[in-house]
Amino acid sequence: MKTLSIKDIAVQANVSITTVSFIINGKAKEKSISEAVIEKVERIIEESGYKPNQIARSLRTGNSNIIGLIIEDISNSFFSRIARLIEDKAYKRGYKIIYSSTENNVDKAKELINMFKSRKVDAYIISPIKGIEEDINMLLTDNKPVILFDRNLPNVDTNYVGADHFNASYQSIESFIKQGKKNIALVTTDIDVQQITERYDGYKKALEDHGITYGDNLVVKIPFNQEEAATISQIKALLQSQKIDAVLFATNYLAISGLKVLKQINKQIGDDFAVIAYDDHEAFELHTPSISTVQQPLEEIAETVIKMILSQLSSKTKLENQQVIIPAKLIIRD
Amino acid sequence: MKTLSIKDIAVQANVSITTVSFIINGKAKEKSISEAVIEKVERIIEESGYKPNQIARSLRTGNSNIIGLIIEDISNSFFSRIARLIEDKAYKRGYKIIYSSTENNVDKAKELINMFKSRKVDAYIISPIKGIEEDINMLLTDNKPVILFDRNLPNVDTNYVGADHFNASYQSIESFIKQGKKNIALVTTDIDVQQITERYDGYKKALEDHGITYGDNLVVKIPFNQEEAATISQIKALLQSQKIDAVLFATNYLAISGLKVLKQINKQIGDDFAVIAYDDHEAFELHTPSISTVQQPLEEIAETVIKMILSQLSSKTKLENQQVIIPAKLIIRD
DNA sequence: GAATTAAAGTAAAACGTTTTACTAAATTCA
DNA sequence: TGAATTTAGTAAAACGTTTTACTTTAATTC
Repeated sequence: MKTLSIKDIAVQANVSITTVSFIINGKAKEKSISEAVIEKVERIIEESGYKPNQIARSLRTGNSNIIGLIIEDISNSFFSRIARLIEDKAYKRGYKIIYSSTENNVDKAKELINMFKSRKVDAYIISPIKGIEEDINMLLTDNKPVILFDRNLPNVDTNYVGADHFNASYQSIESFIKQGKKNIALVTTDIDVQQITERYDGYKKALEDHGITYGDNLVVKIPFNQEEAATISQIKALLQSQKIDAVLFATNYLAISGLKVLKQINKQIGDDFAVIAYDDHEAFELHTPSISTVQQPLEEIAETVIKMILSQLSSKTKLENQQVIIPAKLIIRD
Repeated sequence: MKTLSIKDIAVQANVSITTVSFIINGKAKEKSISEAVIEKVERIIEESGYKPNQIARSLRTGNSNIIGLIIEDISNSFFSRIARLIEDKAYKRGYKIIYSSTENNVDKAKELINMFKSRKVDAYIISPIKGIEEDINMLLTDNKPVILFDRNLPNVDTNYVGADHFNASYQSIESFIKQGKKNIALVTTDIDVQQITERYDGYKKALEDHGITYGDNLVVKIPFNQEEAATISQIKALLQSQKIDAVLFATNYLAISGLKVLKQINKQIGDDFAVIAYDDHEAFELHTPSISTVQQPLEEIAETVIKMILSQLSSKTKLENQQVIIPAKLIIRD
C-alpha cells in the first residue's frame, strides 16, 4: 500500500491540489472555497486516513514544528525530568521535541547542532558547554531562537533560563557554618561550565564572608566522564586524608558516589558530619538519614523555556533577549 | 546569510549539481568524476561549511536516517538509561534517534506513531501499550522495521526484545520462600501490558508451586498515572492491614514509594521482613539496608535492539521475525 | 581511420507540499 | 447593460536533493 499524497486526495475529490492544500491548512474560508467542497474534501481525508508528509511540508515552508533539545545526558535524572516536562509542554502546543545528549563532548555537541540545523528545527534549547559559542552564534545569525538553560555561555548573546547557582551554593555553605561546621569540602566536576563554576564561587565566597580560609585541599574536581570506581576512590581519599565535617556535592551523581563512599568507610551523617547535594534525586529523600539538597525548580524552568521559545516563534521581529534567573531551594532534611 | 545549497557549491565549482551530488554521496568514482574535480568540490564544501539539507534529501530518498523511539516515560530511569544506550549505539552507526513518551496513553501513542510516520522515520523501536496493535500493523504493512521492547504485544507479529519477566519474578518469590517467608505481597500497576502481567504470573506460579495459597488481598494494583501520595497510602494500607513478611514491587518507582512508606511507618527491612524491587535504581544500592533487585540487562537489550534494526535496514528482503528473551538477574543485596 | 568503448560530466524529472499569480463565472453596482 | 467586483477555484513555480538517461569528447580496437 503506497502512502497517500495530497494528489490522491485531490483526484478523488475532483478538485485541484491547491484546493486540498488550502483546506488542510485552514485557509479555505479566506480563499473562498465553498462549504460543499470543504466538506467533501474533509470527508475524503478523514476516511482515507491521509496525513500530510511533513518532510515535504518542511522543505517548502522551511520550518518543521520541531524544537531541538540538546542536553548533557538524558540518563541523568535532572535532565530527563526536565526533558519530560519540556516535551510535555511543547507537545501540548503542537511542537515536537528531538533530543540528544552531548556527554559534554564538544565535537558531539557541534555535530548535534549541525544535524539539527540540517533537519531545520525551528528553535533550539541548549544546555551548552564551552567551545560551541561560535556554532550557537551561527544559529543566531540564522535568526533561529536559541534558549540556553541550566548554564550560560559568556560570549553568547541570547536567552537564558537557569537557577541561581551562586546563591544556592552560598546558602548551603552558610547553613553548614551556622551548624558550626569549620572544615567544609566541595566535591565538584572538572567541566568548565558556568553553572559549575558558580557553585564553586558560592562555596568560596561563603567561606570567606564567614572568615574561614579557603583551602584547595578541601576541593576535589572529578573528571566528567570517568568511571564511577575512580570517582569513589577520589572521594574516599578526600574524606580519609582530611578532617572534614561537611561536604557540598556539586551534582547529584557526585553525591550518589559520595554516599556510596560513606557507606563503604562507615562514616555516619549526623551531628558532626553533614552533607548537601546539588540537584535532588529520588535516592536522597529515601536515604537514612535523608539527604539535604538544593532543588532546582524544574517545572518553572521548563515553563519559562517553553514560553520564551513560543513567544520568539510567534513574533515576527527579533525580541529583546531575556535572562531569567530562578532561585533554587535549599531543602534541609532530617 | 542565506544557508548554502548544493547549487551554490555547483556554481562556485563550475560544475553541475549532479556532479556535486555524486561527490557528496561517494559515488564520484563509480560515476567517473575526475580526481581534480573531486578535490575542488570537496575543498569548496569544506571551506564553505556546506551541509546538505536533510529534509530535501529525505523527501527525495524516502528515508531519514532517523529511528523513532517510543517509550513509556523518559523520566523513568529504566527508560532514560536504555534511551541513552540506544541513542549512543545508533549515533555511532550514523543514525539519529527521536524519542517521545507515551505516558501509557493510547491516544498519545497513536499520535506519536503518526507523527513519526509523517516524518518518515526509517524504523521504530517501541515499548508498546495495548490498543495500538493496529497502528503497529500498519507500519509493518508499510514495510518499516519495528522492534518492540520491554513488553510484547500478542497480536502483533514482529520483532521483540525483552527480559524474561516471568522467571525473574518467579525466582524472586522463590528466594523469599527459601528464606522462610510465607505471606508474600505483590505491589504492581494496573496497566495491562505483558511485561507487568508476566511479573504477576511469575509471582502466582511460584506461590502455587511451593504450596502457598495465592490471595487477592496480598496483591495491590496501583493506577499508573496516580499521584504518589495516593500510591503511598495504598501501600501503607496494605502493609498495615495484613500480616506480610515479604514484598515484591513490580517496578522501581513503586518500590521507591514503598520504601517511603516503610520509613514513615518505621518498619525495618531485615530478617523478618524482606523486599525485592523489579528494575534497579540508584537509590536501592544506597539504601540502608540496600535493596535486592531484579536487574534487566540494559546494555544487552539496547545492543540487541540496535543490531536487529540495522540488519533489517540493510537487508533488501524482509527478514524472519525474531523474539529475543534475555534473562534478568536477581541481585540479592545485604 | 572508422567503429566501438570508456571517461567525464550534465539536463531534467521526481519526491509532496505551499503559495503566488492567475482565470472564469457569477454577482453587484451605477 | 456594461463595468467592476466578488466568488470559487486552479496552474505552476519553488523548496533542495537524488538519480536516470543522456551527451560529448577522448581513447582504444581492428
